Amino acid sequence: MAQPAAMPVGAAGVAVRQASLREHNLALVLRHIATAAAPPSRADLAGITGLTRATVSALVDDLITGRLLGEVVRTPRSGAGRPALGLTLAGHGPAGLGLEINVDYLAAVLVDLAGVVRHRAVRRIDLRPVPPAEALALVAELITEAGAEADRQDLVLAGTALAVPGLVSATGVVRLAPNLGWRDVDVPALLGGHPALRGRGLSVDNEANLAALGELHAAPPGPANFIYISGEVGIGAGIVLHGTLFRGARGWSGELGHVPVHPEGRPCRCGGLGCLEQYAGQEAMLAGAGLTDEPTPLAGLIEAAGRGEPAARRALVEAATALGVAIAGVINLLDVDTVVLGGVYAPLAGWLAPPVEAEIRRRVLTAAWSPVTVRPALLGGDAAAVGAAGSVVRTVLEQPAQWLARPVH
Amino acid sequence: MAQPAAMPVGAAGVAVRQASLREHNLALVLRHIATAAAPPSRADLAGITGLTRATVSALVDDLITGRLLGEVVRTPRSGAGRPALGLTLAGHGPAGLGLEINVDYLAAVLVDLAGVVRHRAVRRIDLRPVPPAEALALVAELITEAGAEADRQDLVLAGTALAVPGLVSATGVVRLAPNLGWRDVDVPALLGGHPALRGRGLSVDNEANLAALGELHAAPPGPANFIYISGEVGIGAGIVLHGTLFRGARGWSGELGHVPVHPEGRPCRCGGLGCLEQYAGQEAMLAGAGLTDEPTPLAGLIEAAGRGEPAARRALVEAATALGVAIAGVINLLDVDTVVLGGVYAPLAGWLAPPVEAEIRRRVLTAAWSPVTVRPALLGGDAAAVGAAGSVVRTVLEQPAQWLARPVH
DNA sequence: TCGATTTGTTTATCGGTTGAATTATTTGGC
DNA sequence: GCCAAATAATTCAACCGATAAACAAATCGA
Repeated sequence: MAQPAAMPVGAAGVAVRQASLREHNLALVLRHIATAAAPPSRADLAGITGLTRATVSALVDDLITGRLLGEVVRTPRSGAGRPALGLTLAGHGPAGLGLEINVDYLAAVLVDLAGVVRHRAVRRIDLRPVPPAEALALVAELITEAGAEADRQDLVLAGTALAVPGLVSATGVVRLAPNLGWRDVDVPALLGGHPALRGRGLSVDNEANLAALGELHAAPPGPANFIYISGEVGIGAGIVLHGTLFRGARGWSGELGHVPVHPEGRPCRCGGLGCLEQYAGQEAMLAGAGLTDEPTPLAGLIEAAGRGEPAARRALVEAATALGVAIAGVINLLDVDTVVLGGVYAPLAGWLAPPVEAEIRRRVLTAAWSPVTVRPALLGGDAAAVGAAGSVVRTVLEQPAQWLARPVH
Repeated sequence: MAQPAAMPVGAAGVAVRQASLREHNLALVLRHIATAAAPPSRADLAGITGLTRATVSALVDDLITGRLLGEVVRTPRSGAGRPALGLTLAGHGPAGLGLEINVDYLAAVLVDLAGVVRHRAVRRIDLRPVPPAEALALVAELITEAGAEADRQDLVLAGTALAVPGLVSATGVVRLAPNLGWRDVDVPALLGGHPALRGRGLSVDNEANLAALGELHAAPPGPANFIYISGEVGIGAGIVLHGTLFRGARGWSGELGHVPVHPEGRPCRCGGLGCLEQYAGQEAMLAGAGLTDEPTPLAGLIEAAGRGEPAARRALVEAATALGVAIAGVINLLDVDTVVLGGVYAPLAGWLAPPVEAEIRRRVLTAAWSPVTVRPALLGGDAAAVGAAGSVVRTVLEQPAQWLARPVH
């Protein structure tokens, strides 16, 4: 279940018939409406896509009757002629439910087709001592609540995705979530039968991957190429290449935390030596700043850095330098043009970004003529939940024909 | 020109009309014939693709009249019924010309649709003291020769690709080829007008990228995910994900040689510190083994390692360990399942692979349940030239409609 | 109020695929 | 040696989606 929305319509290996043609063009029209700055008219779409106005009309009619689109009057009219009706994504149609389980909180968000967050719930709770089944029972409560909220707002639940800080197999089994203490937890089996899910299944994915998707949603449309770095207790990375999430050959990509930065350096929990996590992980930063005993150590670190505390500043530079070394390796290999600092790195980006950029300049061969941007994440703490919900919405937008033809319950 | 054959037919963003439908299905049928173990019949193809026999027949007819396919009788017949005619890629149709400029040789190969090398030429020459224009004049001779050979064998030149050990821009300009001493050489401008190219243009690409494509061709068909490591004077990498070459956001991917392995280690020509190239590059290996003064140092290294010379063995283990550290980082990030040792690493793979594998086992989180294979390259010295020719052939196979509709000279 | 203009729909046509019927070519049984 | 069964490939009417051009609808400006 960790592979939603990968193949475009008409992808290699599949025979194409007239029906596929329709599917593709439905998706094409819908995508243009979704990414347009202002609600386009049928005529606009015909101009942009190269399809005839007649064809666009037919496609739009299907999408309107399927409750994916709505019509609006465009108030400031320009020039003569019959006024155009603007087309927008329906605010009362399908919505995606995004869930997140993390070390110290649970989150649920409902996102509609337009990407608007229609419902948001967060439970702060330390989940480390909680066994998986109990944690999932708490998630089930969030699902029930979100399902009721969807009904109240006239939204139809199109699907659900769950973000977990760990390695997730293609079938949704959490193979390993070290910081939660989970191992081989079959989440879809335990939670997929929840009545509020309407039998639409539950996809489970890595937290960094889904946060990267959230970032992709939040960023202006275009062929994005970036690496989203999720600094939590561990360090994960979501890699977006050519506007799509890259999951690796077998779904295990993005383990940035265990990229070696000092091959003979500090031993890591994973059995390796000198993994990035040991130098730039949350614990390493706090230890370096001498803040391990604080009640809210992260807030303490931000405050200390703001005060100019030398130990804090030094710890951040050290962490950022290690991060920069690893990222330089990534860029030499993948040539992404943007590095997004997420998770705990986001509020620290002001101090982390300069040393990271310095390492990139030093170590990336092509940096001289292909600049790399380092910036904090656009979304906040529940980025992964928003990204999870967005991933559901994205499948609807990318495969509208499937949604229109869905079995109605 | 460094981006051939990226978009599948019906890719996102393009309106689809009936003609695109045909294009897609032509490619679909052709691909199945190309990857089949034995020549399939029209009926076989109908069964595999899901298209009707009528449709397949129509498509095949187009491909046969366009000289892309041929019919053969399948000798061992099974059971009753009208015997099926096998379909194979034409051996007299389009062919790709692959060229390679490297530090100490030039190479040219002609590859037909079936992937058979129909012509091969190599000139051993030290190109370091030769200015770019003269080197390209030598290449022009190879092109003339190959063009004549194509005519003699009733092959139609479909296109030409050139492999260069350096960074190539999207327009084919060699931005930097340190070991050749080239900088900003506009190869298509200097060579693209050659009459034997038949006005079909010349694409230029990095040597490691094209060698990886060659490896992809040589390997059994399937969704390949590997990193091809090209150890020459520098260290390049061609990354194949889901069966397609990944070139990075802007075409500068694969600079494995400058991934940091010892952040505060030896200074590198690139200005960085502790780049892989300084530990696992050809020069580092030879220096470590004390063989820099030999006339044929590489052969000397292989021989010394075979003899069990301690210095040579030690140098290889050191190089392989550094390589393994960098590769472990790559796998943690990209989760490729195979590492192909190419270039000078290929003949040394017997000694290099075990330490590389050891580092992977130590440092890759998922290695325990997702094994990684390390193996020598299947192709020999002219892998990049074969891959270059193959990349041309691949564009024809992936976009047969374009080939059929080509302007005939 | 009327012409100009632009939007959106209608209608005949075209192109490509489908499915059933037809033709073609072999094997195997009698 | 002939005929039925079996399998391959082609033919042809029908269908479906896109197209192009004509047409209807709605507004602006003179």
